[in-house]
Amino acid sequence: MPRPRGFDEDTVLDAATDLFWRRGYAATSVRDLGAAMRLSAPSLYNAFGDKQGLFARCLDRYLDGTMRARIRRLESGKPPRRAIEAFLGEIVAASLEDPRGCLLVNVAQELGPHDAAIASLVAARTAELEGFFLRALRAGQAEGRIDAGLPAEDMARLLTTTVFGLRVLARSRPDRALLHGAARQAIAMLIPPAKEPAP
Amino acid sequence: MPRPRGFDEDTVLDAATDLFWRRGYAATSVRDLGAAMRLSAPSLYNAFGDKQGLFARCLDRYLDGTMRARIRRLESGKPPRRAIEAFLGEIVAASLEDPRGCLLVNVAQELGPHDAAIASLVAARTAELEGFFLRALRAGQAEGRIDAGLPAEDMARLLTTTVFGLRVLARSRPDRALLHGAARQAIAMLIPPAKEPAP
DNA sequence: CAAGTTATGTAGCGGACGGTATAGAACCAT
DNA sequence: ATGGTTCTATACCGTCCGCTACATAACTTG
Repeated sequence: MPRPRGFDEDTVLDAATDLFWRRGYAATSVRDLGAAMRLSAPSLYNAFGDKQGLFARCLDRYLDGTMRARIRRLESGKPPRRAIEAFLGEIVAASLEDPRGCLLVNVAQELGPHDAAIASLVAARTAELEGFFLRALRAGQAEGRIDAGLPAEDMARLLTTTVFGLRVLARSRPDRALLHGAARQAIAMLIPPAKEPAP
Repeated sequence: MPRPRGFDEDTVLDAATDLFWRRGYAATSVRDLGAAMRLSAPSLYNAFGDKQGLFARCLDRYLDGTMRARIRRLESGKPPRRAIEAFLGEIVAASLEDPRGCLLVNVAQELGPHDAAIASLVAARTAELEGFFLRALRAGQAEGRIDAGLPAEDMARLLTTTVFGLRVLARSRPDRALLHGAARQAIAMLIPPAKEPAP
């Protein structure tokens, strides 16, 4: 019967995720990770393999716990346009409050050009986000609450791109007027002209 | 009379800029820089002070040579709406072709949270970009070629945020449909409804 | 008790990091 | 020729990097 672990895995993964999120992958050392996680190097390597393996665990865990959860919650709890508005509102609020930004976006920028697995993951998650917007846009257009004058695909793409931009600005220029204004305009473009007849 | 330098400054700065642009600051070592610049370490330090000093030189030079030049060119050569359309078109084309993305955006993400000077620089350059959009939007609204139904400020903010997003996607998800679609929608929102009376 | 399995702590590995010391080189002026 | 100034090359510094060796610890089973 092996010796039991002396740490709680969720707790140490939270600590590691936070460091990677703040500093990026290259600028986060294994010693700093160990200190934050309160683990010696052999314990850390024993439990997670190596720096890269730990990073992958942190990233997977982060991704399952943030964007997907938000999409699920909003998609199931609100009408289409409200879901988009709430999504953007939450992203702006988070971006103003948390200078870490979004780990996916951070990783996309840092590792995307050099790491095929990361680029692949970014593609998949980007598609999920776009998919959420597209579903909501189509449903909203069908019920006449979202402007049907332009393709929902392009709207979804602009919203997706906007979210990426907001998340970079979170780290470097979290200006209330800028972020709120961008979201306000993005939402405004959804509104059908007053002349749009109900379907 | 001192010994003349054995290198061309522009050439070595180009080489260094390229490395920082591709890899980011933390993941670029002084040895790699030296190799790319074909300078020994003492020569590099003698000429540029230290890694940080070299980085600052590269960044200043990049910033003067890219966004400002583009804004100047488009602003003086095209009508307002055309200038915005061309700007976005060029950003999309560059983003599809060059996986380095944009050094300002890369730096914003990597160093923005930890380096007040960088955050300050990002703020200033973001304001310049926003200023370009705002001038063009106002002029376009005044001549009736851009929708005056929403505040030009919010439009400028969304366009600015979109550019940041496009530049992150350049590194991680340079998908033609996504980037072109986002730009197409951003441009479409500028168009006044057919009912908008000319001023 | 011993055996087996995995976890943890101290100490250390080889190599990479940003940067420096020092000697000699390249140039002009006297 | 010497003197003065800055530039460059080789070698090196102290420290940090990701990771490992090895002894001991913690647990269950027989």
